[in-house]
Amino acid sequence: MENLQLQGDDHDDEALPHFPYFAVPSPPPLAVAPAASATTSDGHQHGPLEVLEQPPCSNNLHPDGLVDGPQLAATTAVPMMLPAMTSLDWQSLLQTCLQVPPPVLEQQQPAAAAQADQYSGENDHGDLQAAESSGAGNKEKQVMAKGGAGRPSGTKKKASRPRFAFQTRSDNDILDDGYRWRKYGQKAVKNSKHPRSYYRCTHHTCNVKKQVQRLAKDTSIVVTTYEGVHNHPCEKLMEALTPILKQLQFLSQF
DNA sequence: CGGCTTTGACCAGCGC
DNA sequence: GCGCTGGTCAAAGCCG
Repeated sequence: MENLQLQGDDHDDEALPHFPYFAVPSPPPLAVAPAASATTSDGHQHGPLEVLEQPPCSNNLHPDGLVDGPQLAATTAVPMMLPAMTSLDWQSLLQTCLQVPPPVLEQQQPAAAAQADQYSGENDHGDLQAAESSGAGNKEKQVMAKGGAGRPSGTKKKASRPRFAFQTRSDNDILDDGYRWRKYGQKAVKNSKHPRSYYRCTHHTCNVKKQVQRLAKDTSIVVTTYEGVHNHPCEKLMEALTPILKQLQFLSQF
C-alpha cells in the first residue's frame, strides 16, 4: 500500500482531474510478465507502468504494487499460475479477477467520501465533487443537464463512487482493459494541449465511466481515471478463463 | 442497420 | 450577475 503513489500529492498539473484517493489493500500475488514491457491483446506495446491507484479491473497487480499491463491477468498471469493451483486457489483468483463487485472497494467508499471533502479545496472548480454530491443519480444528472422538467428541487448529497487513476506510458490513448467502452464526449482541458476523453462502459446495466487524457508535462503518459465499479465480469477475462474453468471442472471430478 | 465516434451545444458549479 | 470550466447530451456522420 505504501508503494502506491498518491496522484493528488504528487502532481501540480492543473489540467488533471482532482478527486479523492483511497488506498486499496494488495490483492493476492499474481504471476506477471517481465516489467519492461507488455503486449496487450490489441497488439500494442506498453512501457513500464507507473501505478497511482488500482483500476477496477486491477487484477494484474504485482506484489510490489506495480502492474505490468491492464490486461495481463487475462492473457498472461492466469495461464502462468495454472500448474500449481488448486481449485480453491482458482476460486479466490476468480473473485479477485472478476471483481463482481469487489467488496473491499465497496467498504472503502466512506473513506473516499471523507477524502472527497479533504480534496475539495484543491479541485479546480469542485465539479467532480459536485457531480458526486448533487444527490442525483446519473439519470437525474442527465435530466438536470437537459434543463427541462424533472429537475431536482434540492441538492442532496449523493453517495460517492469509487474512483481510481493510474498512469501509463504509451503511445496509445486507449488501453485494452478487457471491458468495452463507448466514447460520449471529449473536452479541451485548461493548461493542456491534449483533450480529455469521456467513456462509458457499454454493458447495459453497468454505470462505470472513465476519463482518459495525457499529462501536460509528459505527453507520453496517459492518465486513465475510472469512476465506479463494474457490476459484470470482464468479458475478455471470461473468454480466457472459460476453457480453463471447464478443464478444471473436468479434472475435479477425479 | 446497429454500434460507435465526433462535435457543437447546453447546464451546473465556482470564483470574482 | 457574469465568465470560465468541466461534464454530459444528442444529432450527424462513419464504418463494418
